[in-house]
Amino acid sequence: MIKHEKAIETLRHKGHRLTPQRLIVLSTIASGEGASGDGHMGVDEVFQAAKKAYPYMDIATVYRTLHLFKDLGVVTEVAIGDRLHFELTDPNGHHHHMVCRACNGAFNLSPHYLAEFRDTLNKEFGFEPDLEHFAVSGVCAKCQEAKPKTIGDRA
Amino acid sequence: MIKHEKAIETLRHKGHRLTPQRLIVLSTIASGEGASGDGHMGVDEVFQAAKKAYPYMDIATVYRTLHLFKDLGVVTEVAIGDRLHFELTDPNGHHHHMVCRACNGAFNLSPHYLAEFRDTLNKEFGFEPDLEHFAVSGVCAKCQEAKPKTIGDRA
DNA sequence: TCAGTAATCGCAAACGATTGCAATAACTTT
DNA sequence: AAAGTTATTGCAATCGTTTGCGATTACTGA
Repeated sequence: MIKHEKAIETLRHKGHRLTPQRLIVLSTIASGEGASGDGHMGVDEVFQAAKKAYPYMDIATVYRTLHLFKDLGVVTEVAIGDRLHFELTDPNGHHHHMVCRACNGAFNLSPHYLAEFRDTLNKEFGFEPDLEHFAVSGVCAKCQEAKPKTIGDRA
Repeated sequence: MIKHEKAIETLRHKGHRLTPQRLIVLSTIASGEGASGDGHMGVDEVFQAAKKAYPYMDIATVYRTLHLFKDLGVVTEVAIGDRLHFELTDPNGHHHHMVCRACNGAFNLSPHYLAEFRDTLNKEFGFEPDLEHFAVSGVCAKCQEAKPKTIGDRA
């Protein structure tokens, strides 16, 4: 239960308090793969799981904790559809996501695919894009096969 | 007031009804530059302006109308920060947006800057990204000058 | 070890956005 | 022109998320 030493140390080092709620949210995210099996969990998934460990857990606390973890870089926020999901920040470096709007699957995308795009915006416009936690919506290969011609599902 | 013939024709052609509420929202978006002066308006801006023309206007109707227009391609949705904004779809072809998170300014971005990215995702992963209405957050050139070293504003 | 302090919590209210539903009104058909 | 049909509206309830606030509790320093 008391793992994630690094995350905990980060908390203390920045002057944040170590509360049971925070530890529970942390270990929930760390252990849970979520319904999607993609390593990220929806907020309500985190909430329900955390409430089992600590019945007084409040949804507002979950949100506040997740945002704190996100600001500390412990956790990464991914927008799946219009819902927020969270996963432990990848220690092997950031990755981005391709999110399929048909199956809601999330696929990792190496940062190098975006490096060129960032450079272009920088050079052409002097614009520095936020691409740390980039997620692009679309349709994955499998779902394109599944219904090759059916375009009109969002009519 | 009865302009935007094309949009109106699109509505009728697809079997949607021509209601005063829809006409008002349409002409509000068309005429209004919004507080930002960037050609796009926040939902509440649209609502407030429309309510002046038609006091019974309901916020739910505004949302439904905007979504309808969006699906019809009449209007383009842009996420400014975490709020939805809308603008008349650019007749000269789609463009994307760079949104500055410091000044909330929106800058147009030609689609060709994304063409390569789309091709890459297609070829490497078979992933077809939704890039029709792409908006990337970041910091514009002007705001980078304004505070060159002050990184720690999101601590 | 215990009191002082300030961060954090739980609760409830509020936010922007969406949805269910009965009443209304735009269109069709005659 | 009048009646029928059905999309659309206004309202209210609801959703996911955020925020204000008084009560609690983790930490500090004695």
